[in-house]
Amino acid sequence: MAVARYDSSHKSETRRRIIESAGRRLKRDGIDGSGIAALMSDAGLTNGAFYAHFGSKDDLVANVVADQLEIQAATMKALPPGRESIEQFIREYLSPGHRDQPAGGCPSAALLDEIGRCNAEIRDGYTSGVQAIIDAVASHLSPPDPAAARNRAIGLFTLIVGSLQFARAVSDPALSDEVLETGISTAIELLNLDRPS
Amino acid sequence: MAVARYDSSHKSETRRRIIESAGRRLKRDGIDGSGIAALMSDAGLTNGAFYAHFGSKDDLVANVVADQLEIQAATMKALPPGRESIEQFIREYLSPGHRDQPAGGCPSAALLDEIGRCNAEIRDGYTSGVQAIIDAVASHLSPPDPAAARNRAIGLFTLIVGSLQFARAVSDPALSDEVLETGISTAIELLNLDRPS
DNA sequence: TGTACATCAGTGAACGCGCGTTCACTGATGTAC
DNA sequence: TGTACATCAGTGAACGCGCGTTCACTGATGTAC
Repeated sequence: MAVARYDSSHKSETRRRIIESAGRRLKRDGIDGSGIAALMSDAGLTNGAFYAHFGSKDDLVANVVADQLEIQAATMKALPPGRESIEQFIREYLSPGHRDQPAGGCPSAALLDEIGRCNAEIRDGYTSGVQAIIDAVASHLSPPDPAAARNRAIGLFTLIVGSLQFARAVSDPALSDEVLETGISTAIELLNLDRPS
Repeated sequence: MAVARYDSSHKSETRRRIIESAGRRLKRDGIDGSGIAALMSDAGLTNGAFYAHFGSKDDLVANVVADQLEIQAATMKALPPGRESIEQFIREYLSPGHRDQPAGGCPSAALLDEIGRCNAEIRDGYTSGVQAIIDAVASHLSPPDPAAARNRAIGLFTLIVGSLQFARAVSDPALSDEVLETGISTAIELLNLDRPS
């Protein structure tokens, strides 16, 4: 019978630390732009230790993507019920602070087109994670039927992700701010469409 | 006085060919995912000829991004006047055909988050190119005043770019189709908000 | 309580490879006469 | 019309470098007695 020489939680805590710091690095520099040595250095380790925790770089990316979306789904579920909290969330999502800090922000806004070019394992994790987010958003909305709430949640999600990416891509600060504000007002127009008359 | 030994248009035609084939490759494999050798091979050349046409990879990327957006702006300007042609454009933009052929499609949907991590030259080119697209879309819309038309154009742009990226990222075909359809119906809801009552 | 030991998380050098970039050379071209 | 030549777009090997990955090893740890 194998006896654990180190505290049994030691290795899993290290793994957790790698996944969390890699989340920040991947969102800041992109998937292709982040090397194993840099990812491990962020976690206070050297490159050689990587393969004791993950089978490959893609394996880490899949774990990071799933983890990031789980955090986001939990945040959405924890919002107070009702449409007002969704509106407040959107205002924070489309704030200059979020735009200027991709490392700590939304994984979809930082990585969506790169995820579209990734392998099936990564995209499967993304898909199930995002389903949970859509469900959580839909549960806060008040359209007549569940299908309409789901459609509204998808529409809001794509609108704010596209707006944040666009605001990050343009180099003119005034246009970037304008894009954020337009994203907020457009999202509110969509929310208002479902208001009970 | 230097005498041109080759047809004077020869080199500029080759440059054009590189920019066009690189547009396809970059949209399919991403910026970091496309190497010089592959980009030149696509144009029927070898890697060594690259630096006779461009100063660096970033220089090529800047030219490709600007070229791609000019094409898109010209397409938008060429649409028949009126809101119907915008609606038809959106249906084609959010079609399974466009989703499944990123190489021939929208540069923003393919590259937006990567462009956000690029240097100032590339992002400047993106910014001026996208301004022309927004102006062209706004000129087809019918809200009360120009500022409202511009906001609506920005909102529609971010919505459809986000929807297409999202449809490409998810691995479940049914969800992907649902995202495209929701994008279309949400865009139409936004267009309907501006209908003269 | 003190010491020898088995464990294994982590180290760091090395692997082959493809990257962006450079450069000496080649050979098809249009020109000169 | 035919031939020698100057031009220069393009070739392909090579550069240093960082990539993802492997592996012999180190040394801090908890255990056994």
